[in-house]
Amino acid sequence: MKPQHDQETNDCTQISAMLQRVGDKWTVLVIGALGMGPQRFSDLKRQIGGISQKMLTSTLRNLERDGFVHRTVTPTRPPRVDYSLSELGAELLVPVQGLGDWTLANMDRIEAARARFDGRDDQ
Amino acid sequence: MKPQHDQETNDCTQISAMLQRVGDKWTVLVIGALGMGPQRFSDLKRQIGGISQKMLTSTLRNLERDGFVHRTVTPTRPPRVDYSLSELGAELLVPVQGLGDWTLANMDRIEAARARFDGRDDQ
DNA sequence: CCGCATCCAACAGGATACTG
DNA sequence: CAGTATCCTGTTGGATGCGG
Repeated sequence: MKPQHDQETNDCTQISAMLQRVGDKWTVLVIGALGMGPQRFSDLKRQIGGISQKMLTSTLRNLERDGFVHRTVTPTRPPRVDYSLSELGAELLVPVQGLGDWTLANMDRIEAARARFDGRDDQ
Repeated sequence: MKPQHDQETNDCTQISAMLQRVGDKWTVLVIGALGMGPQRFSDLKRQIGGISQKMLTSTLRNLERDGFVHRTVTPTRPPRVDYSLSELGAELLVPVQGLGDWTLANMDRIEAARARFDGRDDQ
């Protein structure tokens, strides 16, 4: 009984929520790194480069919570923890990659628009 | 000459940058609203609901700067300003919608994972 | 009506030190 | 090695008031 308009509005809210979810500073980089295969914590940290231990931990926790990443602990000394993309995480990579492809294909248009905007008025 | 690995890393950085660009609190909602047709400033504000004047202004400026949105001023009294999606903005909507569709289709799986994660240990 | 400037609370995220 | 805890900073974004 709800009009079409409300449905669209609601959809946009869900889209917005997911974009904010994967649009934080490190999430996509971690997913991308894991897309190349399972990795240990310190491998991820080294490979991504620039991420702090705190942010890597928290990003991985959030990904694990949403079911995008599996965490496997091997209780040796010292302990070993492996992270891998879940089935759901691998599927998420598809539309994310779609947005990424679009970005790469259109970056020049965006940068042209920015140059036009920035250089158009006041001196 | 760069190995494949570097290329992938670089791509992920670009993807990450765009996700952060459109992953802020209001951008997608504004784009979504304009996807239903051109709108005046106050119509957008009313339709989106909950957005402050400051954030609507700044979100629209950023969208205009990137070439996603056109701004048309009619210098009457009081002034009238219309915003509309550009060609580039309409094209951006496609991969964004792709991610949105995936989200809607898999939200139950994500929520199930969250419930599992949140309720698994120390009550 | 549209937008800017200012102030301010909340949060994201980096650096560092410490635990098992 | 992997993770936690603490501190400290910059940024985000809301509220309010003024101006064309």
